[in-house]
Formats: sequence, structure tokens, C-alpha cells
Amino acid sequence: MEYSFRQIEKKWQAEWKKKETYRVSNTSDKPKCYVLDMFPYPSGAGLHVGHPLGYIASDIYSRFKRLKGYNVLHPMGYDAFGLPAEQYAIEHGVHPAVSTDANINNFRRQLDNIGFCFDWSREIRTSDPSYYKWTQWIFLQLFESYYDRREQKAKPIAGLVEIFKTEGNSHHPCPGDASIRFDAAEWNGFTEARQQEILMNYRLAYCGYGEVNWCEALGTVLANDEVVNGVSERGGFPVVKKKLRQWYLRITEYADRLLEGLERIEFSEAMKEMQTNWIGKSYGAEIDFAVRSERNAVSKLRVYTTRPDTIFGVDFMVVAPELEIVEDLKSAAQAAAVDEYLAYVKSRSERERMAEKKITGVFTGSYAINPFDGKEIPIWISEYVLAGYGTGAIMAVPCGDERDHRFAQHFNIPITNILGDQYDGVEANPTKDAILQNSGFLNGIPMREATNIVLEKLEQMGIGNRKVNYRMRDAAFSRQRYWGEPFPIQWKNGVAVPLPETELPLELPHVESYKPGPEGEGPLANIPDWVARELETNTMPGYAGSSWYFLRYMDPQNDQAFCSREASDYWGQVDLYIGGTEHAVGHLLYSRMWTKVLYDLGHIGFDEPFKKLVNQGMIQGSSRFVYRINGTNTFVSKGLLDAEGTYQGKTVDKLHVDVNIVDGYNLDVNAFRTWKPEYENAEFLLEDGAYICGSEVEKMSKSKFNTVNPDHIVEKFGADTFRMYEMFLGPVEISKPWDTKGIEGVHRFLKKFWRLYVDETKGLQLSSEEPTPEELKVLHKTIRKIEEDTERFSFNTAVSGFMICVNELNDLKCRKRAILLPLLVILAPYAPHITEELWQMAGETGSVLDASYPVFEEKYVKESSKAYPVAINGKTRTEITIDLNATQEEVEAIVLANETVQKWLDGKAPKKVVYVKNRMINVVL
RNA sequence: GCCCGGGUGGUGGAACUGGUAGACACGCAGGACUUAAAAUCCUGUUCGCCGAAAAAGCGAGUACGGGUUCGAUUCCCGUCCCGGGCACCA
Repeated sequence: MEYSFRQIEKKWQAEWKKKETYRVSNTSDKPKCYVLDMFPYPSGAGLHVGHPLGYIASDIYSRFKRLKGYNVLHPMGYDAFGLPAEQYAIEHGVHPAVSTDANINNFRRQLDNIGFCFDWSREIRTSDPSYYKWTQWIFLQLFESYYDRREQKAKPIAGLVEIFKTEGNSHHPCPGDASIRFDAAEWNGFTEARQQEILMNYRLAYCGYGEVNWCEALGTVLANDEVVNGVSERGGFPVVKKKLRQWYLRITEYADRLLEGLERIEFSEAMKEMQTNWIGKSYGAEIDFAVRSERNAVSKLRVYTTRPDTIFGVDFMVVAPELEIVEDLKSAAQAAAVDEYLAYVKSRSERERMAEKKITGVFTGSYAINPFDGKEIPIWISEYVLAGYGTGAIMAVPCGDERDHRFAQHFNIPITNILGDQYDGVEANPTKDAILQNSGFLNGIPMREATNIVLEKLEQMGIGNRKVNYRMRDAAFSRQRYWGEPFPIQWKNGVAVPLPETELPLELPHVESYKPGPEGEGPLANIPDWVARELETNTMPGYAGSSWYFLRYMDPQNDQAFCSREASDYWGQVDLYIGGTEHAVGHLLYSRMWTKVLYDLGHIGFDEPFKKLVNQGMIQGSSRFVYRINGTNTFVSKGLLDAEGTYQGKTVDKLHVDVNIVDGYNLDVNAFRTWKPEYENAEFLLEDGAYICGSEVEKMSKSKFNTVNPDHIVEKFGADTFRMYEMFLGPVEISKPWDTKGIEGVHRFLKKFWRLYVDETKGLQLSSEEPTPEELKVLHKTIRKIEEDTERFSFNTAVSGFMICVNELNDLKCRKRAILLPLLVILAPYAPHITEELWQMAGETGSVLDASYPVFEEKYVKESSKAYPVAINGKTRTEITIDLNATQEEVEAIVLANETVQKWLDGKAPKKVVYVKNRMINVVL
């Protein structure tokens, strides 16, 4: 019997499906383990070999945990709402629901082919009304909540209203607009509309006007993390700043808890740092400077600084051009220049501003007064100061800040040196370790001490406060698109009114046209019925559905709650979450926030969703190139090219060729001729009878013809080989190129394993003899290695471990039942099909999946251990057999008594004997 | 520019807390079986030296230069290179 992998794999995949082998129950005596993959967006392109990498790793880990006696939740679903489906609909006239469905079916077929142990009875789709009913429900929770800063948690807004009635907002400063202050009497006197307006400034999901990233080509606004280098992440279209009414998530209120939570979870350092940088917490102070202006319309200028200690080095102030205060600062003499500059700033797109960082600015004609020495400081405006951060105004200290320094030099502003010889007059020095000079009462004081002295003084004078700032902004939460969750909100006389829970889900209506509605509204604004009901016409962004999906898997059919408390208490946090790094500041931050809100409101019992995150690397494509002599249809083999990359002086075109018609580097010339019509009559200049292609490692993509379809690999080598090979390629976290050639090695291993036990004609050969100590050693060594490697995600070395094991058993001609059965169990997570088949052939009942993991016994490995004493000065090594149960003293005695060691010592006593790992003993001469 | 990672044979990569560097596999070379091919198996494969060859031996070697240590791919300092993230956040 040959190893006919396709037959075996099809058989077992059907069997698992029939028996619902992977169905998981929410009630079990076993400890739980929740292993989750980032669910895919079902694109039309299908899977390439890079996609399943993380799924394979999580599948192996899930199966391993199941064998170790855990109740394992390992679900899968689809992030089905999103822009690409809608773009496709606009271009091809296919409804997104239809194309998404087709894509999902294809994904599913490809996934099934690889033999994953997903519990498909728990499948979810974010575009399914029974799912987004709860996305809408959670949105309403956010809408109906505010963040209590004193208790550091979200609470129902109804409670806040009660507080306002009795004490106003003196203990609850308004996060949306700090200038809103009122007492109880004032609150009770407000109109309903005014009260609602104020409450909107407290809600965790709120609607407000703000500068947003507007992408004309996509016809929607985008969140900050969806804009990269001034263009849209999807499609690379230009993005401009626009003031629009938008929904937001008040994620800034959670900044501190999002930071603090990072300390309690296992994310990679790089990932934690990315999130930390995104949140961007900085400790500083706000300082009010008195202002002397022509119009006397402004009394003070408030700036934000992290370096109050450098206050004597302030040579100018800079205000963001967008600030309203600018109007009042400009003097008659400077008015024209200021207006001209403001017009210039307005004309610049975000993109231009980022691309060319020109030093620009203009003097307003007003001055600020240094509170300590009365110095007059000119106030400038410049685009390098951002309106949205801090107070939108800074105190510039050129000798200590690079940007201020460049600005001062450019505009010939005199620079005050407060750093003594730490400042060279050429470059700013941002040090915090200098002794202050030229600094009035701070002279001679180290900077770090000065900070506090200045702050205390400013506080006494009532013109300064300590202030923490965050770089993170509230997240834009509405999209002017069709293919997303509708907001369960009605607008009545300008007031947002939530739909009652009984009317959820608010289903997405069918539309004929995906064209934007009037005035930047979404396609829903084109539906008369929708508009008549005064429903919100925006839809939620892609990250809405993915911010909580891990909870739905726990209780996917529940129509009374997003997830029963019982289910979420049982499954708890995701123990292992696997996915790419591209969601570092998007999905991973939003889902962490939603989890915290649901926790605060008492709906779940944990406030971090993911206990451990593993980021899988990308599998890159290994592209192949052919070289065509320019203007001809003749292709030159790579080795025949000149050093300059030309052929006999003629230029050649380097063209991507489909990797699937190249064997290693050898082009299949006949397949090439039929690949594209224009190559039908291609001529080849061969070397040694072959056409050799060039190669390069690039991102895997259709346009580079370097994608490899897992279907083809599975067809040719089998799913078990494919799974093991993807792991064997290297550590899961590392990006590495795909190399189809290398798969032979893993395939040979499985064939060898099969042949070791299955005779071509006689079938399975198993003896029931007792294993020898040598055989037991091989087995237990392998059990230990695989268990350790699997637990620490070192799947590549685990695969090597299996290979070594089979090679050794092959040498021993060991075909014993007592060795095979435990081996099948430890191999099952990696190669589920072949092990299931052999398990059945061996006459074992049930599935190998339900076997119990063999226990590693040290005695088998220890028995024949050896010691290797090394004379460290002589570098020589000798082998001594020692029972490693011996104590260190006994080992030393045996080693020193050894003949070779005696020779090294030559009668002298050793300086010392060092007993180290790997059975090495060093004898220092 | 700043902040993280990382640099090991022809290639992917091993070496877990400092302890026989290069496991395992690909590729390559040679060989066996075969009319032949496929499949399978065996041997060799870091570099250099010594040798007709084999066995054995010697020397160097984990980007480069230094340091700590009996001992460094691993720890420390400096330089170079590659990958990723952030980029006027005061």
C-alpha cells in the first residue's frame, strides 16, 4: 500500500465533517483554551500560500491543546463588510452581498482542503443581520455611556443626568469641550436640545464636527490609521482635511487604560511600542503668557510644553495658523502678510505638507511677556505647529529644540543660550542634563530639578498647570458608504435618538446605486424611505464588526444577547491570538477599547481581550524573470547576459514570468509559449539546453506572477505535507520567501514514515514486541522535544524533530506498536490525516484526536547518557559514560579518575572542575 | 532624523538560561538499483592547509573592530549594513 495522501485526506475530511469532530461545547469539566485567528476579509483573489500560515500554526496549537486535555475553542468567520466589495459592486454592478458570498464559498473550499479543525458551527459573518444586530447594540451601549474620570470607567449616561440635576458638572468636566460649565440650576433651565447637545460631548460614541480625513476617490472619511503618508491605505488615493459632521469613538478617554493594559498582556515588544507611540502620552505643562497686542483683544496666550525648565530660553512663540486667536494677534503692519500666509496654508494639501517640510511662517506683530524677566517675545504663526495638539501654540526654545532652531535661523531670530558650552551655536541640543545658565533664578540648577521649581512657581502665580497630553485622537467612526452596519439612530429636530432595542437589527436596505448622496452623505441618503424615517445615512467603519467578534464565537446563535455572561465567563480571554502586524494600531486598539467598555458596563468579566498575541510573518513571493531582447521575441537565458545585464550590447527587457511554469530556475519553454498569446512564437537562446530564469524576492501578488495557490500544492503533495512544510520554512513570526522546491524534503519524510510501518504489498506491519531501551530513548526524546517546541511556537524545529525521529527509527528497523501509537499522537496536530489513517489501520478505536498525549519519561533518555569532559586549555575532549543520576561530586570523581583526564592533568591538581549543560564537564588545567 | 528588530555555509534555517557552531531540510557532487526514467537508498558538502586518495590532523571561522570570561553566535562598547515602525505631537 502506497501513501495515497489525497485519498486519505479526502476520506478523513469527509469523516470529520460527518461526525462533527470539531464541534465544541460550552460545558465541560476540562480546562478551557481559546485559540483565535484574525478572521479574513474575503477578497475575490482567494488564498495564496502566504495566507494559511497563521491558521496552520493556530490549528496545530489547538489540536495540541486538545490532546493535552483542554476544551479548545477554535472558530473561524469572515470580516465581510468593507470597501473593496463596494468598489467591486460599483465597477461590475454585482451586489456586495452576492460577491461576498461567492468569495466566502471559495475561501471555505480552500480552507477545508488544508484540514483545519475549526468549529464551523460557530461561523460568523459581520455582514449578517443576526450578527450586526449586536454590533448596533454595542454601539448603543457606547452611545448611552460616558467615561467617569474619577472612577476611571464607563458608566451609563442616565446616571450622569441625575448628577447634573443636583450638582451640575463641576465634578465631571466636559471631555468634548472643557469650556462647558454649569451648575444644577443652569442644567435644569436648559432646553432639551441644549441638554442633549451637552450630553453629546460626554458620550463614548458621539457625533460632532471636526477635521476629518476626507477621501474623494473613495467618497468617505477615513480614520487616522487608515491614512498612510497622506493617502488612503486602500487604493492610495489623496486625502484632504475637511470639516464634517461625523461620528466618533471617544477612545482618548481610554488612553491611560490602554497603555496600562499593555503591561498585563503578552504582545511583542515591537507591537507594544507601536501602540504606545500611537497613544503618545507626554507629561508637560500649560503656561499662560501675558500678551501685548495692538488691538488689546487678547490678554493671554496659552502654550503647551514638556520643558518648562527652558522658559528663559524662549525666543519666540508659534501659534498654529488655524487658531482663531490669530485674527486678534495681527497688527496693522503685519495684517497683509498674515492674511497672505493664511491663504497659503489653506492652499496646501496634507500631502504637500508632509512631502516638503518647508520652513514657513510669519510674525503677527504681537508679543508675549515672559512672566519671570518681563522679556518681550515675538509671536509668530507657522504650519509646523499643529492646531489639534496641546493648545495649538508653543513656546520656542531654539537652543534646545531642533525645529525651533531651524526656524530661528531661517528668520534670523536671535537665539538665547541657556545651555552654556553644551550649545555650539550650530545645532540645537535637546539635552535634559545641562546646568542652566542665562536663566535668572534658575542659574546653576540642573534642568531636571528646574522643571519642578518652575512649575511650582507658575502654579503659585496662577499661570501654569501640569498637563498630560496624548497624541491619539478620537477615532472617526462613520463612513459615507453603503456596505457597512447602519447606525441605529434617528435624527429628530437635530437630536440623535437611539432606536429602541426591539427594533434591532436595523437592516441594511437594498440599493440600486452606490453613488454618494448629496453633500457628502452616503448612498443611504438616496433612499426616500430611509430619509423619511430620519435615519442616520452614514454607516459604521470596517473595524466596528471586528472590534468584538471574538465574543460572538463564544455564543454565536444567541438572539437574546451579544453573548451570554455564562459563555463569556467560561471562555474568558483569548489565550492565543494569531495574525499579522498590519492591525497594530487599528483593530487591536479598538477591540481593546470595546472590551474595556463592555467590562466597565458589567457585560463581561475581563477588560483585555487577548492574553497573548503572536504576529505571523509574511510569506514572500520568489519571482522569476525572463529576458527579452528589446524589440524582438527572442528570450535570452540568464547566464548568457553580459555583466551589464545586456546581451551582446543589446538592451534586454526583464519580464516577470509565472512561477508555476518554472521548475526551480528552469523555464518550461513549451508552457511559456502557451502562457500568453504574444509568446506563442517566442525564440529562446538556451544555455546547456535549458532556459535559466532570474529571480528576486518580492511581496506575493497576482501582478508579479509569483503567487502560489495552496490548492495546487495540496493536490500535488497533500495537505499534511503542505501544513508541515509551511511550518518547516522557519519561525512563524519571521517573513520568508516561498520555495516550492523545498517541500520535497517534508514530503519525503511523510512517505518514509508511512513506508516504515506500511509494506507496499502486505499492508501495515506492526509487532507487539516490547521496545528496546534504545527505541524508547528515541521515542521519549522526541516526545519531549515536540512538546516543548509546540508549547513555545517553535514549529519549525518540531518538524525537524519528527524527521530525526523517523530517521533513527528507520535505522533501528523499529516497527513496534508501543512506539508507533504515541508517535501518532504527537504527530497528529501537525499531520492530522496520515495519523488518523494509521491510527485506524492499527485497529485503534475512535479518533487519534481524542487520545491522550503521551507523557515524557526521563528515565529512558537518561539511561545511556554520557559525559564529555573537556580540558579547557588543551581543547581536547574525551567521552566517559556516566549515570547522570549521579551527584555532582560523584561525577567529578569519575571524571578525575578517568585515564585521559589523568593524562591531561599530568599529576597536578585541576584548578577547577566546571560542570555545565549538555553533559559537558570542563577540567580547568 | 528618532525608536525597535536583525546580520550564522550556495539557500531556508538550528544552537532553549554563555558550554562540541552549522541540527533538520533544500541545492549541488559522486555512487547503488534500473535497458531507461521515475521512485528509493548510500556517501560527501563552512573555508583554508596537509596529502594520490582515504583516514586522521592542523589553522581560521557566526557582518567588522575591541572588551568581560576558563569559555561568547549568545553579554558589554564602537562601526557598517539590512528589515520594520514613527515622522513636524513641542
